[in-house]
Amino acid sequence: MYKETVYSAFNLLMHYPPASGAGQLPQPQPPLHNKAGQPPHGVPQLSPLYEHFSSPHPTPAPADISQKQGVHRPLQTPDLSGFYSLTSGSMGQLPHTVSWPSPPLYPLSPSCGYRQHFPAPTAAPGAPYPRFTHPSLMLGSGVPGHPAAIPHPAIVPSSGKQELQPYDRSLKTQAEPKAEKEAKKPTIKKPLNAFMLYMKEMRAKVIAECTLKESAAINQILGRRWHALSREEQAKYYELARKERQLHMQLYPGWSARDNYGKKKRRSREKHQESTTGGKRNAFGTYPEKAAAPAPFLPMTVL
DNA sequence: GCGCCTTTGAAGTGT
DNA sequence: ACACTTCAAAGGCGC
Repeated sequence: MYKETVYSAFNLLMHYPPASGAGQLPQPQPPLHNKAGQPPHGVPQLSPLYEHFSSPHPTPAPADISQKQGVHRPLQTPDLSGFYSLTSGSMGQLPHTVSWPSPPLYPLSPSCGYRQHFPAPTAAPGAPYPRFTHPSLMLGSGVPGHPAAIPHPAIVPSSGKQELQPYDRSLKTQAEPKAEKEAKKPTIKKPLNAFMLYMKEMRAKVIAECTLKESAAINQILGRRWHALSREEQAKYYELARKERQLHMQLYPGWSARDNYGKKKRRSREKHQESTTGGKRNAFGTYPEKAAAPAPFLPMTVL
């Protein structure tokens, strides 16, 4: 049953034909779930992708989004039709907020340091994007001929970090106490957003370049690199993240992010507010203004 | 052993 | 509608 579900979702993702709108401006996406955790009215539960790609009513033009979001213009989705097996011509939700990198809390080497500019890789005009293979979407790897041999990485033991896969656990003793089984019930993780996918892919590279190990410092670098990415490069990850969410929704129709609320023990509210309401301390011990707008991206094309 | 740090984005909750 | 909160990943570090 599980494998069948994975198969169908995977096949749908891999083989659904690109929409004719591929390469056009991104369009706002309808919410995948409503407040009750159910797909919006009119969206077939088993085939949200189909609904999205076959909708006879195109979603509104993105102009209103760019106004609402101020500095951030909507990303332009590149023509990925020659790259992805599935393209929609639209992408996931655009960032709500704009933040400008604050001075680093960690001392960074010159090659990785503050205000370092990381230009997007250049490519010949019309050249296809490099093949991007992210493990989260690589359900096909595993036992040869068995695309669904590896469970979706969103499933992890409730105990925490993503180390032991559910199938590994099945090799353990069968006669575990019921309460213990309940405690080890795998947690379905949130699908990764665009930045998280970018981090996963680039982390090793940054570690190699900067000889750093501390994730906090690495994430600072990655955050700056993310801002330095071209819109096309970012669009690649937004598109992947959108597929991740759709696949996740298909695999776990009743799942809600609410399910994982409270599973992590968080720092005290007071301390957390300090770090989330613009009161974050930087390397100079000061509290910078939140979200001072960066210089806006130059428009790539006339909207 | 557990939580913090640090990043952005998605989605949930609260007002 | 908007602001705020939580959690996704990662691994060193401190308690």
